[in-house]
Amino acid sequence: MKDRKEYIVEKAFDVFMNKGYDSASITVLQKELGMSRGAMYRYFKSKDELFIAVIDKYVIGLINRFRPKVAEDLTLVEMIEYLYRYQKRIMIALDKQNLKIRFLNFTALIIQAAKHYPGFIERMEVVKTESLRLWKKATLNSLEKDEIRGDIRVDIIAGFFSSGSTNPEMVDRDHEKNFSQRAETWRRDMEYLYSLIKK
Amino acid sequence: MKDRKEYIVEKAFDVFMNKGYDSASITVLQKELGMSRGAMYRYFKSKDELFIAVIDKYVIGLINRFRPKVAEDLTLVEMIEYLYRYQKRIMIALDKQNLKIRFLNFTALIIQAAKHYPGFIERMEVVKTESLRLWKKATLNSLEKDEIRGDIRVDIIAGFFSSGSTNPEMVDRDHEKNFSQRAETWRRDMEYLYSLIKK
DNA sequence: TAATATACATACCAATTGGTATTTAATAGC
DNA sequence: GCTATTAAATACCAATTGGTATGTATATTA
Repeated sequence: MKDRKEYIVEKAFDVFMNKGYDSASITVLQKELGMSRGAMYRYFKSKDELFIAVIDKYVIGLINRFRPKVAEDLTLVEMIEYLYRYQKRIMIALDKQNLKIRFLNFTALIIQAAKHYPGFIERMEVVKTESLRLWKKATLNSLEKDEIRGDIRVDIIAGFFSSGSTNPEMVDRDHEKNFSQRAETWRRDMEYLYSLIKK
Repeated sequence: MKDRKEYIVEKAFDVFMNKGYDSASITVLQKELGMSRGAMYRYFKSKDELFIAVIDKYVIGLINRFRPKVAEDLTLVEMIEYLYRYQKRIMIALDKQNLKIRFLNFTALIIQAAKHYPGFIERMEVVKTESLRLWKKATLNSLEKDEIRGDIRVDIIAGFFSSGSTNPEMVDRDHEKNFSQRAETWRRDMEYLYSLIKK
């Protein structure tokens, strides 16, 4: 029962991802999952219920892992390293699952979630606010430890760091590259940004 | 004839924007535009043809205005000012039209365009590459004029500037603010980024 | 005024949508 | 083996989809 449900969610994610919510009709899902309409409806009593399960596992689950809970006392350098390790781990996992997530599709998924997942937007706002807060805290920590210049404008800098990890690329020119390489680029950019404000 | 067509495109943009491509069915469009099915099909022979007209005017049109054609010799400061003025003008226009574009919806529109507008993605890639190229050129120009530090890593810096103007915010927490205020924030951020690499 | 072209409205179409009720197959407990 | 329960497949449903064919006013022209 549980395995079967897992299997459906896993496969459905692929379909929702590649075709989008609307094009992933029950019939399409049915064919793609290699099972009957009736079988699917045994485990999920509506399309939205399945979709929400997918979002829970692959979007909220993924995003939550980008949001470290115990990072209050990190400096910027530590924060970058910390998030890099998180990203890397997740992305390697995604590459292994061969999910071939393209950012555009992932963004599309989020937009559909905003529509079909009650309270999703609010949840994302929380994530974003929290991300910004953590970066702000890290900047202040670095400031306190005298690692960065004293004339830094904390809000703007924290915004740069935060948006680097929460905003998707509208058009993804690197979809050939595997996912885990993105983490490297992200770290390189963030470390460079840091070097600009370093003392 | 031309006016009527303009009217349809204008109104349809609103509907596509607020409801998304799929939810904006012919029936919905019909009601929202206050005209009959037959009338609409007189001017556009398919839903996609109408949608493409909308994208042409409001997405490609808008994006193209963000892409100055004769900006080869600008320095970073000039480039920021140049793009700021462009953005500002467009956004004031949008505010006047009361289009209330939220970035999430706009991104959704772009994703649908990727699906229903043949060659759209390629077009966006060109825009993005061109944007990056221009920022790179501007960085080099500033470097040549000895306005910024010599140890700058041009690619990364140009990437920062470019992504600031081409990437949308996934979740828009400022949808209360009117659109034209965004331009101010953008300029403030870009100018600050510049100040970090200034000599 | 009669004929013709344009602008719009209505009625309809097959195909597909998400969802349900019913039937059939497989598995368990006794 | 018999029965009960679960799993899965099938047949069907009303509603909606994009699209078309036909009808009907309103101008425009001869």
